[in-house]
Order: sequence, then structure tokens, then C-alpha cells
Amino acid sequence: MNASAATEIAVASSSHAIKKGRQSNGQKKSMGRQKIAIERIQKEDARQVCFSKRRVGLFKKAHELSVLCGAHLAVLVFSPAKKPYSFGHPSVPQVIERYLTSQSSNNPRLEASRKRKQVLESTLRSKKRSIWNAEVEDLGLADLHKCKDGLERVWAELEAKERLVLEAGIMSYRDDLQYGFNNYGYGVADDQKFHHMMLNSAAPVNMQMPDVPTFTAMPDQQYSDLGYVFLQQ
Amino acid sequence: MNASAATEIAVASSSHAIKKGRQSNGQKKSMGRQKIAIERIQKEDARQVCFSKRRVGLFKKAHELSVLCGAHLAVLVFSPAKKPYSFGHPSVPQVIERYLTSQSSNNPRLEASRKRKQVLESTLRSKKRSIWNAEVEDLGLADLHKCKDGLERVWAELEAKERLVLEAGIMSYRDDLQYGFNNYGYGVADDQKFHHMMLNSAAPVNMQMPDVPTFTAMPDQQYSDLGYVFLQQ
DNA sequence: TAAGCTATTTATAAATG
DNA sequence: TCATTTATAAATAGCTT
Repeated sequence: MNASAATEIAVASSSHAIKKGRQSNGQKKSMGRQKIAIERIQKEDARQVCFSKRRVGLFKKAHELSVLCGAHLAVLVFSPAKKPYSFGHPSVPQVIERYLTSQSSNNPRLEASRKRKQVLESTLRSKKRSIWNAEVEDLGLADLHKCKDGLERVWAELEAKERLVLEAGIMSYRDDLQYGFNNYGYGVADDQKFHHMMLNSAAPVNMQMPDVPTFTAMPDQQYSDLGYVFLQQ
Repeated sequence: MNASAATEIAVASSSHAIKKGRQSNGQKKSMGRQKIAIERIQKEDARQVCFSKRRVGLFKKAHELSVLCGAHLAVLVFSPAKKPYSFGHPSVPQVIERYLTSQSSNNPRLEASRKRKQVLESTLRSKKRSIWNAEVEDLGLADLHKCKDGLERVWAELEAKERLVLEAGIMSYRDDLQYGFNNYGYGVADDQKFHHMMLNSAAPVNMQMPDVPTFTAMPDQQYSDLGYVFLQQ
């Protein structure tokens, strides 16, 4: 890498410069890997091809990092065609959960949220005490007003929270965590199957590392170290 | 890769085989990169070093994929020391949001959730109409009972949702999305600074690609294509 | 303890079947 | 649209400081 720096500079950084080539001798020799600039690939088909290859490469790197270092991690990728792909160890939902929690723990905004919640709860509790603990028959018109106001406010809050939670699918996400959805998977019996699923699955593939690694049966060098568990969506 | 396959097989796949070496001529020549098996690294310090190097490599690959293909993606990593690191394009929260939504869209449990929400809303709306649209003075004791019941139920629902949302820090996460928290960052003036932050930040670093890419001023080949924006947590 | 080196291994851009 | 091949670019393991 360093050794080639001078050459790279001389060649100029703008790539996609096509050195179209076939050897003068007519031999169909590959140009081999060409250096490309890290900038959006304009040709759509080339972009799609690049995405497919590099997505696999990225997931492989992520897998290796998780195994070599026992690191918890998640990779979420949306293809140019909007399909979601993911890899996670020990699982995507667990890592997301952990990440969100870690972010909120040192987020001053959360403190503000907690404060607001405390105020709200306190207000509602006092309202609750003053109205709900009384016998209905003992309440007068003023109490009815209070009750209506309270219901209105709480209903609005609930509506907002419902929308927040449900429209984002977070409720569902937490349900998943709780009920173990997404923890199913297919053990990959051999590397051919792995290879096929990695590259060919029409539907996005969800990969997770099991806590106890599965293993592959075939000695193919390229993937013999992999032990994915898949979830075809 | 293919060319060396035969050699690899001959050498045997079990790695960590230490060919400790110094040239017989006394020259301190590096052994160069050695092949390793993808299995947990036992030595803690070696594991930490590997993590540091490969985390940077993984983020770089993710960045390249996002730029080359315009792909939305997020990478969440926890170090062996439990520190969170993340990279996202266009941002981590946006990709997580999109991922969770995409997951829930083909999740039957969400449909159940939506159903429950509709029933609840319908119930509450009818309650709201029947009580709130009336003048308080027109309401009688039965209405007060109804109001109390409604408030009690709605308050309980709200309490549950509040707990769900706030204890998980999800509220905070969505606040972040709404208010743009986490969208602050430091433009990296030069590659040295980038390099330093990538490798040395004691605190976890949050990286995001801005919608309009920033750029680096120095022509260092190694990172001249990068335009990260950082958030030091 | 993080930074840099070097020899390799690994990833992958292009070209092909 | 896919799988292989080729040749090269890029990543990185083990050292050294």
C-alpha cells in the first residue's frame, strides 16, 4: 500500500479511467483488479455488482471480527434496491438494544425525558390520588372538570406514545426480543450452501452467530472457518 | 488467493503456528502477515490489538460501500472492553429506524400490535366522544363513573407505555432523531486528525457521513477519499 | 502503549464463460 | 443475470520501538 503511493499519485486520483485491454497477442488476459476512487459508481449495473461483492466482504469481515475478538456487533445494510440485509453477533436485535441503551445512558436528553416523565407521573399520581381514591359519590362538579381535564391530557399522552411506539415498530421489535422471534435459523450444512445463500438469496438474508458456533462440514478453504446460522426472511 | 491455495493446504489449516524468525543474516526482517484461523484469539492483548485494527478496517469497508453504492447502512460494534463504536450512513439512528420498520413490516406480531392499538383507540375515541364532547354541566353521576374508569384505564396504559419507552431509552433515541441530536460533528480538517481519532480516541467515536460530504484537505492517499464527521461522545 | 514495518494473505475490479 | 478467473489493490499478523 505505502509502496504504491507514489505511483497512485502519478496516475491521478480520478479513477474509472478505463484501460480497456486485451493483450496484443490476443490472449484474453484479465486486467486484474484496478484501483477505483471511493466515489459513487455512476453505472447502475456496475454499482449493483459492486454492492453484491462488497456486502459479502463486509459481512465476512464483521463475522471474523466477532469471532476473533468475541465482539458483539451488528451490521445493517440496505441494498440500492432497498432490500435489508443484516448480520449480528450474538444477534441483531440484541446488539441494537444494547446500542440504544448505551447511547441513552450518556445522553443528556434522556435525563430531560426522565424528568418530564417524573413530572407527568407525579402530576397524574396526585390527580389519581385526589380523584380516584375518593368515592365517586363524594365528588362534585369541580372534580368532574378535573377528571375530564385529566382524562383529556392522559389520553393525548397515550395517543402520542402509542403512535410513537407502534408506528415505528418498536413495540414489535421489543416483542421480538421478548418472544425470541428472529432466533430461528437454518444451520448451514456445508460451505456450498453457505456460499449459495450468501450470494444468491433473492430474499434478504439475516445472519446470526449462534452462541455455540455451528460448523461447516466441507474443507473448502474459502469458507471452512464460517459457521453462520441463517434466517431466510 | 487461488494461486496460493495449494500452498495453504500443504501448510495445514491450523494456524497460530508460530514460525518465529529472524533472518539468519541478523536483519530484523518482518515475518510479514501470517495466516490465522478464524477462531477466538486467546491472548487478551493480541485480541485487543486485533480488535483495534479490524474495527478500523471494518468501518472503512462500510464507508466505502456506502459511498460507492450509495447504500444506507449501520455498523454497531462493542469492543471487548464494552465500549460502543458505530458508523452509519446517512446516520446510525436513521438506519436502525429503517431496519426496525423493515423487520416489523413482515412480522405477524406487529399486525397483532396494530390491531390492539386500533381497538384501544376506537374504545377511547368513543369514550372521548361520549364524555368530552358533552358540556361538563350536562354530565351526571354515571358519566363521572365512566370518566373515572376511563381515566384509570388510560392512565394505566400510559404508565405502561411510558415505562416501555423510557426505560429502554427509546424515547431518547427518537428524541435524538427528532431534534437532530447526534448530527453534530467535527469536520476533520486533515487526515492526520482523522487517523488520530480513528485509532486513538479513548472514548468511543461515532462516525456519520454527512449528506453533503465534507472533504479532507491533505492529499494523503490513505484517507484522502474519506469525509467523515465525528461525534466524540 | 500506541505507531510503524514488511511480508503475506485477502479482497476485489475487470474480463469471461 | 451469475459464477470463475486473473492480476492487482488493500488489509493485516507478527515484530520492533
